[in-house]
Amino acid sequence: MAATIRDVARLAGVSPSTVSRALSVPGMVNAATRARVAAAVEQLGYEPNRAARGLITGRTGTIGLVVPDLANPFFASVTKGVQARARRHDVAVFVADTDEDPAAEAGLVRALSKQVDGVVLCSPRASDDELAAIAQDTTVVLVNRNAAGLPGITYDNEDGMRQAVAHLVALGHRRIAWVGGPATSWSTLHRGVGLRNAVEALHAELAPVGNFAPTYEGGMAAADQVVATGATAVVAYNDLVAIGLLARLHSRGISVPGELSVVGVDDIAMSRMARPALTTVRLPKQETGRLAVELLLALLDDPEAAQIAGSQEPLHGELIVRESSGPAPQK
Amino acid sequence: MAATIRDVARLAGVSPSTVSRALSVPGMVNAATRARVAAAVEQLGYEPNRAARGLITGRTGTIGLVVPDLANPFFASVTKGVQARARRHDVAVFVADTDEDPAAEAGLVRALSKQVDGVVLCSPRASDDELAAIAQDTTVVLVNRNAAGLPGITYDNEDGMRQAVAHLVALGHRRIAWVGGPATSWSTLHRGVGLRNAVEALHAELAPVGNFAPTYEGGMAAADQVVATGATAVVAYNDLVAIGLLARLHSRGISVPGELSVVGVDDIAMSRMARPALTTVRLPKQETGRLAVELLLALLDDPEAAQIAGSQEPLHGELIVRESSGPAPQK
DNA sequence: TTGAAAGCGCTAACAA
DNA sequence: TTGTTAGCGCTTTCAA
Repeated sequence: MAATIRDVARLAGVSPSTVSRALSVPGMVNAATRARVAAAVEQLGYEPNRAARGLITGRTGTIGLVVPDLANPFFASVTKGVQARARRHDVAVFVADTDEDPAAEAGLVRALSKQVDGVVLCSPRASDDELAAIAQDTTVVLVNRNAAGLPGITYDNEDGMRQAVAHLVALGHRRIAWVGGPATSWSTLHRGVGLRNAVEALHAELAPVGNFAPTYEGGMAAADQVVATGATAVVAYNDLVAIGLLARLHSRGISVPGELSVVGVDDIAMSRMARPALTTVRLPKQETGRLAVELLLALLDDPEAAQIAGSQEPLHGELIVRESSGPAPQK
Repeated sequence: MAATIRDVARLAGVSPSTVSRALSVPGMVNAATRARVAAAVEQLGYEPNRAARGLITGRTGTIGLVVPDLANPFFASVTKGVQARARRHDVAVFVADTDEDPAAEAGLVRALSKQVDGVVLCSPRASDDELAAIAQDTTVVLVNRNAAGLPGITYDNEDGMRQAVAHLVALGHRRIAWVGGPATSWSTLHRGVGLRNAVEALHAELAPVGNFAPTYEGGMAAADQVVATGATAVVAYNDLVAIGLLARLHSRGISVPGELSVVGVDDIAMSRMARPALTTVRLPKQETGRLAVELLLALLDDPEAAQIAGSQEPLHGELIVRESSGPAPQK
């Protein structure tokens, strides 16, 4: 059986309250006593029971992380970041995968909310109302979107798209296709806006081909429509979609970047390994997770900080140029 | 503030213990009372406080999952499986990523073990002794290896390798290279043995090229040595390595499968997307996670079941033939 | 600076 | 079948 605070107290010759104080408010206890307690703790290998502590403090020392799909490399990276940073703060992470089912989300968060101090929520598709309802239950930090005044870590999608378009226009492309992700996705919306602004500013034109699943299959499905637009370059919702495009274009014998340049978003590991290697807007995925944790913990310590949280700067993407983009074909 | 068991008791006009019983041992309480309790629970949206319950039962309703790298698609899938099955049992999952650092593992598990009922441990490289030490602290289920009599979910690596070799030999290959993973990895060991047995049985020969990191980079690094063996086919430790091989072979202008056939292990999503698409031994990754959870929970319910657990059948892989393997070149 | 006492929310004897 | 009582391990008043 693990040692309890009473065992430590007995061994150190003090009361349990003193042990408790020595551990959590060291300043309030005499240095000599503190040393005796420390020795006893060491000797017994004592670790405070978190459940018992939580019962009294109301804090569990645990946060939740809800993602649509752990097998999606983007979310895997975010999870990695969350998990690493949480550990630094000695906070445990409950992970829940919604299997891309936004309906499951609310229930999941509700169940989770009883057991955690707060939740990092990656929920690209939930409506603002749903998110607001969830935020009633527990402290929430959104990732990859911002909604209804909830604190969140976001990307400057507009700037990322501007970089992509600037690159393509410099290569001589004038007509750029855009394969959007799910219609309800916050990123689809903002990337679309960013592209429209960028093409306008650079006197190019945009050819949106609609909304597709944010997957390899989505890219396969979109490819023929992209070709039909007559565009010489295409920006895909994310790398998975871009890699799907690459596959279908290859099987149709359309050369990339010879006839069509392809640009993705995310820079997942797979993108470097694609053939041709994918030009993409790299998003700081792990950093996103780390910041989300910092923000959440700050919020828990001081709910008033929500104001500051609201005004967080979005993270910037960085264009990574690889082989899938090249000069526009001469007509 | 959330409703407590006393609130429910008051509303239902019974004692807290009755509420407790109605919830956890319904059989022991009168149907009518049970209904009143249920109504009160419903009305107040009552959810038992798990920390308080855990304090008394000694069970936290939480399990830990330790993996080397969440960004590795193999472990991401296992995690997905663990997480899905745990939820079904209303058990929460703490996830910890060791960042491929076996040294960090023991400490991590120790820290975790105070907060969970048991741990699913993916630890390809830890020594048997380390694992045994960890198992002192808490109930452990190993994934992807078995060691020191600890219960674990394993693969029949020998059979997987037999399938791969049978396929290659049928295509006319006689000399098959083998790119091993980390030297201390359980899978490296068993896949190596399986390959040796299989080539012997089929009168082919094996050309091992040594141990490499289980990554894309590892594959890139191994490629030239593979070519130097003069083999017409190569089996890689896993798909990541195989994809690295593909990349380097491509840049050296060596045609796959024309001059060299490549086979991986795992069947991660990326493999289908590789070019040429990768022939591989598909491992049931999510199933692995699910079984690990079932086994762990069974063990927790009845530690004696460890006997049964020890005799678990290994999971079988299944050869998926894609474009990266073809007939051996004619000399 | 320290200790005694109370109690967080729940379950598990033990009685009734 | 139900209620009473005690207590899980900890923190936090309150007094000393």
